[in-house]
Amino acid sequence: MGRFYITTPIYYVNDVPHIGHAYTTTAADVAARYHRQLGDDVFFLTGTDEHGTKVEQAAVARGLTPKEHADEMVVKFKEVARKVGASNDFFIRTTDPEHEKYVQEFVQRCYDAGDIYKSSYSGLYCPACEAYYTDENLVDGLCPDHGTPPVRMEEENYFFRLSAFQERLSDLYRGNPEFVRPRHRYNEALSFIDQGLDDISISRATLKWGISVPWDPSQVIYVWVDALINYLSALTYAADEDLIPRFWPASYHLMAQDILKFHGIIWPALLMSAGYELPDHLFIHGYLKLGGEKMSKTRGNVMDPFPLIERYGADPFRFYCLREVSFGQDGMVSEEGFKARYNSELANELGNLLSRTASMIGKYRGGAVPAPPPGYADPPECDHAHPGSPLAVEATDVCAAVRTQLEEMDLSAALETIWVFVRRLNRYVEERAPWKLAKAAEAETAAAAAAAEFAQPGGSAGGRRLGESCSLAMTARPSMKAWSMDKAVKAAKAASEAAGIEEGGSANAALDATLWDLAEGLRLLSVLLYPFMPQTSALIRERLGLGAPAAVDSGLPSWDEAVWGLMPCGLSVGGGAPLFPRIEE
RNA sequence: GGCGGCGUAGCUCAGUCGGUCAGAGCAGCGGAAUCAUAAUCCGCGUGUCAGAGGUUCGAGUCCUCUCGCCGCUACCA
Repeated sequence: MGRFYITTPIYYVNDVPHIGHAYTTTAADVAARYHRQLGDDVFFLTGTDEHGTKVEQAAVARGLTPKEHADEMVVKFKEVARKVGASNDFFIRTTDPEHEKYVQEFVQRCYDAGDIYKSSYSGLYCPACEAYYTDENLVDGLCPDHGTPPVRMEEENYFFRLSAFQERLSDLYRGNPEFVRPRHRYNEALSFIDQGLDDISISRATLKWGISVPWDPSQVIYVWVDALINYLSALTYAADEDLIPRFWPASYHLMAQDILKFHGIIWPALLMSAGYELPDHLFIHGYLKLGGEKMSKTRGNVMDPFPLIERYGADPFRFYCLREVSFGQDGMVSEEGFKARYNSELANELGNLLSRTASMIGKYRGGAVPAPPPGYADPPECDHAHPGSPLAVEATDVCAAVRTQLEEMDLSAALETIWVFVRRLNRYVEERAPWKLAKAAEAETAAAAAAAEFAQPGGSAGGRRLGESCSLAMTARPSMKAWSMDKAVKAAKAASEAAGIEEGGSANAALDATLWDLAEGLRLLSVLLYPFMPQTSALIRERLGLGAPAAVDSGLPSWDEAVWGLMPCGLSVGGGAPLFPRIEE
């Protein structure tokens, strides 16, 4: 059993949540759910960053205290997590007293290690950026980002000796090419390190809204240092026990590119200074760009994800974000794109696959998953041709590929692999044409009945095969019963031929096998799809008779079930509302 | 300015070690089928793989340069 600790950044409460927050949280959730399926010990953390000048100002502007402001904003961010269906184990707020206490301890350790010193700094400061600028950086004397005049500031600050970690950071990167992924982000961070690192200011004297420096209460710890430490502090009070020994170091810190430097350089250095192990990986995902719309000029090309989630549910939203853009790269999203994918892939391909399968099992087999012929359901032993189901080898490959891709955090690639299988199943329906098999099976049963009636009037048909009925028919003497048997047999032969049943094969067996294949394919999809669309996974399983939707989180399908051949027969497959009703507009 | 990325079919994009790599999906057109949410399946692409040079028996795939976007970073005259 492995251990898996994944984090999102803590989101800054100076502004309302947007699609980017939802995206990061969703991606982290997929990884967390996958690892729970593996049976790993999982901890998934998200939360909010609530200190700093901007929050203070936003609060003042609204006539509230910073804490009152934060308390209100936090509700919205918690709502994002809830709406996208995040299964986070804890939600940290940097205003939690436990966090504040832990940050002070942490910073004290760095101070004791001699990595923090006091120095004065003078320069032009942009309050909006919370950053100093040199004259050259200013555009016409104004802040390049905000266009506002900077103010001359001089203050005594505490500095973190980042420069002292240059060598060790460089070694860290060169020794772990996978430390930051994808690779181009790794290159970015490394080249930044190689350019030389300056010490950084980690406190402010002018700011009041923050955690005070333990040995100097006149100063407050600068927002990013406070924020980064959340990944550790949360573990100390999220549960009754101290979870640090159990979950640290983090497996993945997930984030967008804007905060790479904080996580890729400052954070490892802080950890080194305080004597902690470093996280295994940082994963930098891309930006979701809203645009490409020609029609929404008036609305400013803004796509608000929340109405979409309200209307269609969390799963389609999760699916869309991770399917549409290659994970780790920027991509364009739009409401049009959402609807297009929803209709073609969720409604038409996946939803309809379930509908048609359930319907056919209902019509042809009374709603019970039929038993495949003996040996048919066996998982393939190796790459050789499998004597049983024609889908077995392919399905096995799909499971293996999805596993590898999820392991690598290639979330969009995993979805692509899954979708190849969804399409395969629809093609399979066409190839086998169960409706033809059903006709042949019916005729076969009738022929068997007629043969039985001929051989033993009043007796039972007893599952006689068409071949047996045929030979009986040929040796029969002309009689009324023989004539009717002959007719039934001829009809059965014709139907079998139309359905592509080979000589001597049984239409009933072929139909059973095909319907079982489809049920099994869907069962497998419920396992593979679970991390991405947990609700959908549960609904599919419910329709297949495998479990109730109430068990969506407690009864998650284990990855052990990602093996071909486990679909039990006899389960009752019900009708039901479409999984994804088409969006008609 | 330096470093990095991107530029492939109308649209969104895959293309791992240079040799069926010129692809997928969507949209469009034609056909088949009828189990299904009129869903599905099959067939149909003359794309200078941004441009120019080079290496090679052979290059979207490597090298150089140019153009256009983007990211990171730095900042002379």
